[in-house]
Amino acid sequence: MLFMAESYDFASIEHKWQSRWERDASFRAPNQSGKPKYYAMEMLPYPSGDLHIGHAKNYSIGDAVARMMRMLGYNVLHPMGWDAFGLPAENAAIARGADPAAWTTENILNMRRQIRLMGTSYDWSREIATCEPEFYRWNQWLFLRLYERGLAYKREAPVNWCPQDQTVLANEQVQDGRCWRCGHLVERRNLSQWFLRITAYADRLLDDLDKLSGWPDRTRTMQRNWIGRSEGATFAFAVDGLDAGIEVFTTRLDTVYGVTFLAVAAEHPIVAALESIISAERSAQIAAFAESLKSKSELERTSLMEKRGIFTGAYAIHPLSRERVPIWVTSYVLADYGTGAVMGVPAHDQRDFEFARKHALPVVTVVVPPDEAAVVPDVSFVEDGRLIASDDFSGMSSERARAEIAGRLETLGIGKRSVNYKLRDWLISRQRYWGTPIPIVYCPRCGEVPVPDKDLPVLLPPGVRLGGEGSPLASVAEFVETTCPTCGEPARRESDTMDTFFDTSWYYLRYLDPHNDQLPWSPARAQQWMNVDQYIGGAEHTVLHLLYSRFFYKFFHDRGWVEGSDEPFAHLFHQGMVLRDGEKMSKSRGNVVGIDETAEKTGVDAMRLFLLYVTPPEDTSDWTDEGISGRVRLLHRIWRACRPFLERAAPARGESLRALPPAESDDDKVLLRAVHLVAKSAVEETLSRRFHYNTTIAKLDELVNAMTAAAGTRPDSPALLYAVRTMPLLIAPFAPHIAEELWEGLGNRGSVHLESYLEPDERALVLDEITLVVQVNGKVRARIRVPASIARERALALALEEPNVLAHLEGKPVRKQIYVPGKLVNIVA
RNA sequence: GGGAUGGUGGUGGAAUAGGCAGACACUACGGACUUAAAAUCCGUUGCUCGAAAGAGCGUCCGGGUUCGACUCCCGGCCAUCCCACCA
Repeated sequence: MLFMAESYDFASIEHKWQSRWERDASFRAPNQSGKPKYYAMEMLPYPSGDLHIGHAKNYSIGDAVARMMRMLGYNVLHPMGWDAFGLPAENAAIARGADPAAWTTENILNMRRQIRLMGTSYDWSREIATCEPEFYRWNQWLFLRLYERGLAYKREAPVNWCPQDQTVLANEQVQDGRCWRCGHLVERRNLSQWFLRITAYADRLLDDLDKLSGWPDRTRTMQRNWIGRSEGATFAFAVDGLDAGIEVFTTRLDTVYGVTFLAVAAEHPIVAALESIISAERSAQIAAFAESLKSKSELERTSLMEKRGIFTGAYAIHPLSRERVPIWVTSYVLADYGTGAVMGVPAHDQRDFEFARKHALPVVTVVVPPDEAAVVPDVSFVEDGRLIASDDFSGMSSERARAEIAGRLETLGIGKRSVNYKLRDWLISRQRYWGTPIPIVYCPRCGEVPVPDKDLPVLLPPGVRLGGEGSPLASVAEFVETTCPTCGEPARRESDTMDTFFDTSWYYLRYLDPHNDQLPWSPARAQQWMNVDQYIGGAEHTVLHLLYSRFFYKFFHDRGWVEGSDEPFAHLFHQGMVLRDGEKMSKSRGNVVGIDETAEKTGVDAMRLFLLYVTPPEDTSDWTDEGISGRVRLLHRIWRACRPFLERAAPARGESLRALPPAESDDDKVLLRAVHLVAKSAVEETLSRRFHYNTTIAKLDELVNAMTAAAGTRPDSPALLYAVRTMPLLIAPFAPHIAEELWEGLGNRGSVHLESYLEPDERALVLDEITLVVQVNGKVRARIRVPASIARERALALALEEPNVLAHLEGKPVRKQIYVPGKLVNIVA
């Protein structure tokens, strides 16, 4: 070594450049620019207290993409904000007797500090927090626009109720029958609640998934399944002795002659209607049965419980065969899917089969396999086949029979083809305080009255007592007691607040125009910046945020507030989780990796490199102390490989830093090629949107290995100095602080992040000489060094001179010769 | 029950229009430097045989296609995730 290299002091370097970027507002995205736009966004965090390493991974990927695209010549919009309303703030406030707003503000301050500590290139001038009136007034404004179009409505319905959190939940927020926040078993309750009519967009949300070629397939499949479109028919059975019918929905109309009972949900209206024709004793039994179901949680009632049921004593008339079939009240039919009643066909539906077995109901086979194979006992035959015992439909295929029978029912006027969705309307009412007040007033005279735009925002009152029964706002007289906007008489405000997923269904538009006090965003800004070119976040939001956002965006598009595509996120990327030594991080385990301690111990450049390097970004990463120390080592090696040479490497006045020097030796060629292999990989991984920077950083390791070797043997080689000069450009997107320090050390003024990336140069990448693999019968027997331009005949001739090749040919005649240019020769004997 | 994804050394991973399996890193071991340690630098590291040259085996298992298969096809096993009486 020529002289002692000063050691790489990451702490002061990182601090220095973070201050510089902040002072210069280096990453502000101008609305006016001659460059093409690129909107890169990571999912905004909930301000829970501390940034965790999962956030860090998300932002490391997003920041690498944003910095790469900036260096590739785009005007990059890269914003950050806070998903600041929600239950944890309220629960924390209850636990400490504090104010949710204060708790949230404190957390935002801390997490903003930590995000800045990561050195991410956000445009902080566009920062938003959803709990601020400047933001949530537009939630209310958008709610009113939805309301005007009949897309927001209130109705009484069976809903998911979490007894722990004392609030209702959307379908999407119930996981395995439990509350997604607290894990408590969810109950069913009949309550009057606000819904958004997302089902009006079900077909478009489904069909347009095909347009989203930039989304992962699994995400699209999950949304497809969640929307759950199924095509079939709805038709009615008459009730014997009563002037009423029971409608059923089925996708298997071909099995209709196999109906041996009707199964209805306990909440079905017909249950009450039947009281007039059945005995009081039975009515009481049915009521008791229904009551026993009501007290069960959804989970107990469905997955965990066997199929229970009770015979009503009443019969229905089969609309085609005219046979009488018993009507049963059951536990396994869902009240809010289809019609709340199903035709029981035990021979061809496994659930009906189990129920029929238990209650000794007949099983009538009407569809048989086409190959006449024996029907397996104890299992229903659920495939399509050929119909038997089905009047004049006998002999038809299932597919044809479905069409023919639907036609018959339509002719008879007792049924029609229909479509059902698993997707339900989105329940947005929350009986909690820390959210956007729903801007509705109830007037005794005028009824439900929307708050006029000029009265927005409806402010959340401060100092509300939390933790009692019912909705906290309901007990705040100054809030609830108001006057009717229409008639001026005393009236009551709605005391429910909105699901926070309302906020995040459109927040990406607010970044475009964060200070607009006339509109949530101006259409001109939307036209300029939308769509989001690259969205990066966790996969857990697939059927929540990502579905709701699509719904909102289609609504905005229909209203003409956004133009072009009616999908908000053109490309979506899900990063994988981060574990610690193979386990989930948690406070109780005491294995949480903190951002502050990591910044102090290893520096954030090392952390970023580690998170990008340890696995492909979509995979689960495992944080280990050994792993991170490997990346610390890399940064030290880069420092030592560059620092002593910076002065000599600095380009002379008027000389281009990027000019490729001539290679004086094979070692030089290796070095120049190593530089451009990094550049090539970085560019390709970015533009292909694979973001497998783990392979890019592996090539960086190789480059540094080559530089270290060269520094020992040829410290004055132009190739080495070129590698030193270009190093800051290469690493800028991945280790932005050390990149700036080296860039400055080369005598450059201005930020390396505003430079263009090193363009991969074919002249450096191309090889003069290659290693050709020689196989005999598909097995490698020799390797020969040959000119890259070698002709086929010459390559084959050289291969046949190799002693080991000749040995394995054993003098046998050559039957075939394969030549793959640049790769291999295979001699088949 | 339905759907999706995946299975490569001691470990994370690399390799895709079918063409050198194991890049790069971690761990481990050995060497140099040091009074010593740390750090650093150099080397070895899929398994078996061999002093070496080299040989055999090897990408979950069993078949198939091919001059050639981690990669494509058929059958099976295992793992993870999501959804789930959705009629």
